[in-house]
Amino acid sequence: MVYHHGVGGPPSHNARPHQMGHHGMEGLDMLDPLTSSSMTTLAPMGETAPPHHQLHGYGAMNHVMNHHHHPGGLGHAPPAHLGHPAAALHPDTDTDPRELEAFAERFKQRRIKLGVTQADVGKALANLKLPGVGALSQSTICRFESLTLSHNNMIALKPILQAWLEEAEAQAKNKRRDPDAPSVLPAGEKKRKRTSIAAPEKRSLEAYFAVQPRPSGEKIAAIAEKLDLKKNVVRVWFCNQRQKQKRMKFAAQH
DNA sequence: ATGCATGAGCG
DNA sequence: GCTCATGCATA
Repeated sequence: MVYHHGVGGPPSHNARPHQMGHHGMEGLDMLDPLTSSSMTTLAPMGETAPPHHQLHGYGAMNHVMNHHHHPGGLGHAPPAHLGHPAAALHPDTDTDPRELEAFAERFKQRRIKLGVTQADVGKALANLKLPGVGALSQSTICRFESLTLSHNNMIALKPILQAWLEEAEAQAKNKRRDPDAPSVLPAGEKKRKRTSIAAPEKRSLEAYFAVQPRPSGEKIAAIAEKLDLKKNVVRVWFCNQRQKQKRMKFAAQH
């Protein structure tokens, strides 16, 4: 495992086309699913993805579309595409959820075999020098392995991690060892403190979410006040909750 | 492994 | 203000 410091790759990000927002109802007064109703613990998870999804990027390229895609995702832009309305073909070996799932598992297994940690992989990615690809965090590697990323995110990361794996295994054969081993922690910066939403409040939020996953700003404010939480905390909580529903694990893909 | 957060990009 | 990709902090 090659350590190295000074990482901190600030890759670029993405964007995505539209969003939909609407829903003609607004129960502004029924703001208490827990106490006034009889729902305490429901199980959300009901995706019906509207027409969206995104594409993009890590760095500078890499585009991934909804479904369909070509092999070899990164480092170049795949040529043309079809615009056929009737081109609903192939279980696409690259976007196929099962293919991704299989790869993720293989990846993890081989990674462990190499004696490399998730964090190591993340940093090592920067050494691959792939165009537009910098380091990634342990979190991301972990999520990739456990499929807790969006389908598109998985597709975009797969070629990158695959490249790393091949490289790592190739070097492992040559029994290479790096003579460098500096690792001085930057030290100094301030730590961010993480808000922790208490269980009762979390249960309330879940209940609200089950009723309205996309509350208006005003509604969020009302909920925030009722639960005695900052409005932004509540807003972010809803955003994260929605994002969770879109992870491969939850998305009804298998 | 996962909770809460940031920031880019877009309407 | 949202979605999405991603990460720090933490359990």
